[in-house]
Parts: sequence; C-alpha cells; structure tokens
Amino acid sequence: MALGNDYREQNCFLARALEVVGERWTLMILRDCCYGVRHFSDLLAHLDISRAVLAERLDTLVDNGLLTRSRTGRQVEYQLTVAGKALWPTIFGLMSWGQKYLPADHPPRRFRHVTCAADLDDSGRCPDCGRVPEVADVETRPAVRRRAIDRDDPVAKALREPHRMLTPVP
Amino acid sequence: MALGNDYREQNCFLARALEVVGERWTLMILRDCCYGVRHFSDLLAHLDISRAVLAERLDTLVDNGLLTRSRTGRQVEYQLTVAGKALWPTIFGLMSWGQKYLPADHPPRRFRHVTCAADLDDSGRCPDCGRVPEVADVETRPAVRRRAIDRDDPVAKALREPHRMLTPVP
DNA sequence: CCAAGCAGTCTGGTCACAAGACCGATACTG
DNA sequence: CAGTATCGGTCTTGTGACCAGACTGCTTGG
Repeated sequence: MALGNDYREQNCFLARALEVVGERWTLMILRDCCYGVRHFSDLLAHLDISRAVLAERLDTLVDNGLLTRSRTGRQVEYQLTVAGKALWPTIFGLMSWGQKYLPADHPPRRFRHVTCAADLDDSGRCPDCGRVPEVADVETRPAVRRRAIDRDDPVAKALREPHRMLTPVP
Repeated sequence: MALGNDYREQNCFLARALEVVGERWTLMILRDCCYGVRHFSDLLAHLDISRAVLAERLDTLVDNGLLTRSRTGRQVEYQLTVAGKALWPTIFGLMSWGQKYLPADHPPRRFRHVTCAADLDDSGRCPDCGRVPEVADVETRPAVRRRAIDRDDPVAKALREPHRMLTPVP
C-alpha cells in the first residue's frame, strides 16, 4: 500500500494484510484467479484495469507469495498459491456482505459446495456439512435473472455457465 | 473508490463492497470502531491518518449506512450500525489471514468469545459453541509478548488491557 | 466575554492511477 | 528465413488522491 505511510502500526495484522491486498484492484484480481483466470490479457479484458497497474499488482502478489508466475509457450500463467487460496473466504465474505447491506440493481451470482450440492451461506459455510469449503470445492453459477447489459470478454462469457472454481477459464 | 473507473462491473458484489470499504484506511477505521473508538480525535491519533482523509472516509461510511454520527456535548460520536458490525467477521478474517501467511515481527492480538471463554479460530468461529459470535460478544487482549516499541495514544494505551469489543475506548 | 478543545476545511506538494502508445520476446506463416 | 501476430509488459502524460500542517468555526467552561 505504498502511499507514503504504509500502515506502519501497532500490533495489527490487519495493517500487514492490507499492505498486500488492500490496494485498488488487488482483491478483484484475486477473485478472478479464484474463478480460474490465469492470463494477463484475460484479466486485462475482464477488469478494465490499466496495463501498468495490472502488471504492478501481479508483481506484488507474486512477490508476497499469493500467486506463482510460470511461462507456458507464449503465455504466462498466474496461479494461486496456498496463501492466495486462503483468501477466498474473505473475498466471499465481502461479496455476501455487499449483497446483504448495499443497494444494487443486479441479482447475485451463486456459489455452491459441489460435494454437498448446497449453496453457501453468508459466512461461506456449507449448510449441509457445516464446514467452510476450499475454493476448489466450490462451483459458481450465474445469477438467476441475467442482467440486461452484460460484459462481453471471454471470461464473462465463460462464467455464464456453471463453473468449478480454480479450473481454467476461459 | 472514486478513482475514475469505480469498479463498474459485471454482476459482482465484491466490486460494490469495495466501492464502500475498499479505499485506503476505511477498514482500519472500521476495525477501530469495532474496538469501541468513537471520536474523530482518537481515530486521528491512533491511525496516523490525515485529517482531511479521515473526515472524508467518515462521511462516506455515514452516507453508506455503516456508521451513525451524533453529537454529545462538544464531541461527535461515531457508532457502528448493523451493517457496520456485520463487517467484523471479514475484518477478523483478513487479520488472521495476515497472521498466518505474512511474515511479521510482532505477536498477534488475541480475540475470545466471552460467553464461552474460548479463543476464536482462523475463520472467526468459536471452537466451543461452533458459531461466529457477534462483535459485541468478543473480547480482545493484547499480544502475549509486548512489542518493544509501542504506540502511545489513548486508544493504544486502553488496548493494553483486555477489552470488550464495542465498549467505549478510551 | 475569553480561552480551550474538538471537528473539521484549506493549501501546496507528492504520489498513484487511467489511457493509450510503444517495445521485446515468442511463436506461427509463407 | 523474413514478415507478422500475439502476448506481456514498459513509458509517458494528464488527472485525481493523499499527506502534512496551518487555519476556521462551533461548543462549552470559567
């Protein structure tokens, strides 16, 4: 969060965490990685972020051990590490908080524990087995009523069908 | 998050949530409110934030229904609404994520469910009753080993003793 | 009335971000 | 092999956010 004062602070790990994931776009990037997005160009198209900022964010995520970077042919692949995957409950928590307490004009995307086939509750827990499932065991489905105006990048298109988290998209 | 593009996006409540709480300092302010901090000057001293930014953040938090503002005598009091309190699990989640996955040089502050007298686990759940307690039912205690250099504002001093969340501090 | 404390607002300089041009490395194509 | 497309960046320029600190205006106590 390198903006002058970087939350240097009293015994607080919230400040530490925000130095890594508190910058603009970072959580959105991680959300997409949870969906299974792995390529620079896909993130670019899906997020409407500037190239420079995306490159910088990916750098700090790799540096801090939330993503790995690897070359496969002409593409570069970004993948979540264990630390990165561990942020999923937080991301999900923010999402369902927003859905519950903020006015919005679009219906919510749904998330389901695949092994129990039950939709997650507000805190990301599966009502059937009572546990908070790993990202890998979650499937996401588009909202029930589709929004009128929809994005048109490859990632958005792929996510119009049910999709297992972390599996490659598009 | 009013920086040009404000995450205007496909069916995603994460973007919506980040527009409200994704800006620099916002989550730190809410954390302090969870601790029970209620006055402008206390936040100012505890966070080392600029006055202008603090005023702006408090404005948007009040506007979005996370805090209420009221005058009591010469002071102004900020208090968490239901929506604001509902963010506690997310804040706690980020904190324990940071504690688990980020290197740091200081020991963690502890949080305990008062009715069960048990320390919360990573996901903010009480291992005894198995539920995620409300903020109001949580007590925070300073880290076991005190850090060498410590802050010296009223809030920091108050939090050197065990403290029930949401009860006034300092 | 005066002084003090609190909660802001104002100002000037610095830094981050947006948008888009440009660059280099790696394939594919003829 | 040269030419070209694609991908993943870097560079540049303008705009807006943030920081530090001075200043203001309201409320209360003496």
